[in-house]
Amino acid sequence: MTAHGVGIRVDHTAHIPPYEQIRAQIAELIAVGRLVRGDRLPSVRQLAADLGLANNTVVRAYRELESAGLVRSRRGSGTEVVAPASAFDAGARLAEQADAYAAAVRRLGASNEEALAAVRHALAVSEGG
Amino acid sequence: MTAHGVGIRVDHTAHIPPYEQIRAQIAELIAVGRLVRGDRLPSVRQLAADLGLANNTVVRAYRELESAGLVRSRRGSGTEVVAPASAFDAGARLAEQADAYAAAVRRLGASNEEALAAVRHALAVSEGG
Amino acid sequence: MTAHGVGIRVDHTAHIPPYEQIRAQIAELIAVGRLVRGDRLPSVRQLAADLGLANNTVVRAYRELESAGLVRSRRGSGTEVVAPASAFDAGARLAEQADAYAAAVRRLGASNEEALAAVRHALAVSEGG
Amino acid sequence: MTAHGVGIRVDHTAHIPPYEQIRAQIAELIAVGRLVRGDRLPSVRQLAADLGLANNTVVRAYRELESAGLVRSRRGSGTEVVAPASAFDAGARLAEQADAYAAAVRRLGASNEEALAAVRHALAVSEGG
DNA sequence: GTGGTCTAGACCACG
DNA sequence: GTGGTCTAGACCACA
Repeated sequence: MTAHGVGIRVDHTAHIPPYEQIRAQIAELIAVGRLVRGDRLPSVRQLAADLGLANNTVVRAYRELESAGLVRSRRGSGTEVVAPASAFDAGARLAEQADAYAAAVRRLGASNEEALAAVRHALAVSEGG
Repeated sequence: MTAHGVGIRVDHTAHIPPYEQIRAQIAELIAVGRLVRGDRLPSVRQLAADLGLANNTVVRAYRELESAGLVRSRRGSGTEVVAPASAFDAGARLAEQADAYAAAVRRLGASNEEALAAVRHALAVSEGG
Repeated sequence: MTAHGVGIRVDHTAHIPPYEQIRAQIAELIAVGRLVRGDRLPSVRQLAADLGLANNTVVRAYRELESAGLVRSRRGSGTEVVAPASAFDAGARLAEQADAYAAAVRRLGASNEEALAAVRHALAVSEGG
Repeated sequence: MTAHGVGIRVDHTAHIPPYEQIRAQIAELIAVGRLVRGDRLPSVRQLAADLGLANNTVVRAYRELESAGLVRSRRGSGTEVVAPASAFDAGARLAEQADAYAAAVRRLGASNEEALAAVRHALAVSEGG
């Protein structure tokens, strides 16, 4: 499997730089096991073209993934995943997201019931996506 | 009530610019009703000092809030909230957060049950905070 | 005659500081002869109250008029006009305004005919004011 | 056509802040159709250097034009006009200037005849410029 | 004391 | 090269 087609997106309205959005999404794909050791990432040019970005932007994302030890770029053969998914704890990552949501709930002053209802609804909707 | 002490924070590791973090947090405090019409924001210099930022950074955050019609700054007499909390739809904001959480759940490949359990736990923990 | 009631205004949306707006308007009233040698300006407190400004703002306007030799403040007796209208050349001031208008016409790319028609209309309308 | 060389000026004696002078002049150039959709503004650094200002001052002018929907800035590729001239009503703008002139005429106590003669003269002189 | 603007220069993200 | 943000400190206008 390659990362091509796994749905990497960049949001130009966010204040987070595109290179970082790419990096984080690929890191997560690896964390979750959707990209495993040996999988090849899309080529820099390919991904840049798909996202409407300059090559350098993708190059930088890949470079940071490499220096984090998640992927390895070899000349002539592209970039491939070297870290096992087990390097991450998916449960911990889910807990992280849940914590962020709980914090938002508190800021907004919503009750636990409202918070859970909102999640149930969002999950139901996202099921189709 | 004044905004002094309501706990505005800036995260220097985030890729979001400080002025935008400040703007968003104050907007949310107003949205949620923790800051209401007539409340005064901390002075530019005060907040800048508290957050370890240059005055200009806070000035910019306040300016953007002003051009969004949320606050009003007057020379010599500070900056105060002019928008009622009702200018916002708290339900919509909660739904937004829930959607973001659901999206993360999907990326992480967790089940709905796991997702809800994680939220219940996070809410329980955050109750004390 | 006093300046009280001659219609001094400040525009808070303009980028020109209030003290300067006041100074310019009084200078013009003198230039045109609507305020003549011996006339008293409204008191600082009076004018400040009328305009919704701090006393200091009016004080500054008067100070600048004084250092321009147009008025004189004496303790106990307020501020009065000392310059004769003849210190100014009303014709030159009209020409200045006309030049400014002509420049705007050029910037806007309007024809001389359009420009004159617009002035005729504006003059007709202002006749009633 | 580019804005380079269209003659943006800042008047340091005016009480209007430079960023606002720049903003207003560019807005007017667009309004009048001298800058049209797709035209590129001079680069921030170029214009700042031409005008003897700090980069930030120009950045702010451009930012305000962008949030008004008149131009669009993109990292790496400059700032370009996105609003059509038709977004403005040139007639209204001429009328505005004429009104300002008429107001000055009234303040100066000049007659309509004098006022029109002054405009005719100013227009004749400005014809060459 | 308050907010507003500007400078000079730094570093970052992007093409 | 482009624009975007921040700093540190200055001066101004205003209450």
